[in-house]
Amino acid sequence: MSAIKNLVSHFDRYLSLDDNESQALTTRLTERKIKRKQYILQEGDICKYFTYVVEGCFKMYGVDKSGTEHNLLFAVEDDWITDLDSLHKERPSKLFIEAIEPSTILQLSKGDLWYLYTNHPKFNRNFRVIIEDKYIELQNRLLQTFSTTAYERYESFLEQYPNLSNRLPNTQIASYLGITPEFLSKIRSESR
Amino acid sequence: MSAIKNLVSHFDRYLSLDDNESQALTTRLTERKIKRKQYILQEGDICKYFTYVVEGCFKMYGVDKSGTEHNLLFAVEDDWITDLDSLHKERPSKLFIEAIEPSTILQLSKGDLWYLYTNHPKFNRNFRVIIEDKYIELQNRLLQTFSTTAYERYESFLEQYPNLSNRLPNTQIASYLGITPEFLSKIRSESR
DNA sequence: TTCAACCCTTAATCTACCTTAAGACTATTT
DNA sequence: AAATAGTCTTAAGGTAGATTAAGGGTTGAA
Repeated sequence: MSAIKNLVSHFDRYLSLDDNESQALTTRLTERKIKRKQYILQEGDICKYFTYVVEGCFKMYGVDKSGTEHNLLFAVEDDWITDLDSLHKERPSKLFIEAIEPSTILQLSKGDLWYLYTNHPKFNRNFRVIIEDKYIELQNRLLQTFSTTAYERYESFLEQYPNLSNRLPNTQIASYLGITPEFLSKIRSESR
Repeated sequence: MSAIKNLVSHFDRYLSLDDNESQALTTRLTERKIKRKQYILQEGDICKYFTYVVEGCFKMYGVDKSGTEHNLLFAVEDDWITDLDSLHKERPSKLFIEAIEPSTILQLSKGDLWYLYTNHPKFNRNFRVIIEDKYIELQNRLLQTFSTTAYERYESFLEQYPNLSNRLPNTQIASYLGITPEFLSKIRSESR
């Protein structure tokens, strides 16, 4: 199955898996096809999976009191997505994870992940690095949110995700930038 | 040395260290005393250490174009602090880490950390969990920044860090909340 | 014990961004 | 093919929070 091959070679970026480790991994993965607008996590659920995106695109977002969505992050091909808080602490999630495009994913349950961590220590190392990279992304995003204007954040979004800006409706980008679609529209008209 | 004992028992929260592992850890730690306003990392430096705070308090912040500081996080007793981005990618840091109080720390160099990861796999696991917890904190903070008013963020800062609000000047809290000290002052006067 | 360096507060003015609303355009569903 | 739902834009009016400025309080170094 080529989807699974993608994931095994994904780990070549970190410490490559040997046959034994790939075997342990691949027998535990569940492949799923997800439709546009389908959720793989909803507010109130306890998150059960660490998800690898083979193809497609997801958004993870929270909804505030007044019903507005706030996109925390996107995940595209060859990326991981989960609500770590809910997965680890086994408490109801405050977030939604929703497909923006028809997608293919591979999922590891918490139990399987624990099995891999315990019996194949290399996964501890690889997932440590994966999560460190995610942490760095978030930290940069938080700093930017505090220290720049919406206009600058939009510019740097375009640089950082050149594909995404074509694939996403403007409303989703605005929600990621922490502004309204109307204001994004204004920014765009003034930048030309 | 009791400072080091603190750290060894710190790991009891995760997977406790055996004698062999504690030994490997403690021989690699460097203890340092840091004065108020002293930096352990400055913008442009390459971050060399993963730092455990035995006693005292640090802030990690970035400075924007106009010279304003933005506090990303604080670290108090029994907490870790480092710029993961700079430490891992070995590129110049965009951040400062500065002591707010006279402090005692224990530091692990990148090389020592790598030694521990490679030769004592339990450290991979323990630091994975430590970083996961930090990631969760950041994610919640980012969501809050997008979805609540400064007033609500101040209230929840008070709940989350009841000690810190006594130990920190108001200017530092404002910088953490992403507002000016003047506006924090207004919030405080209106909340009574 | 005085001077400098912070720190806190209040208040007036200003601005980045929000809210609401309305019209045109484009997908998706039936 | 029509209907429905989502999307983008523009524009008027509104608000959370910034900026500037000024006065008073506290700390700490010389």
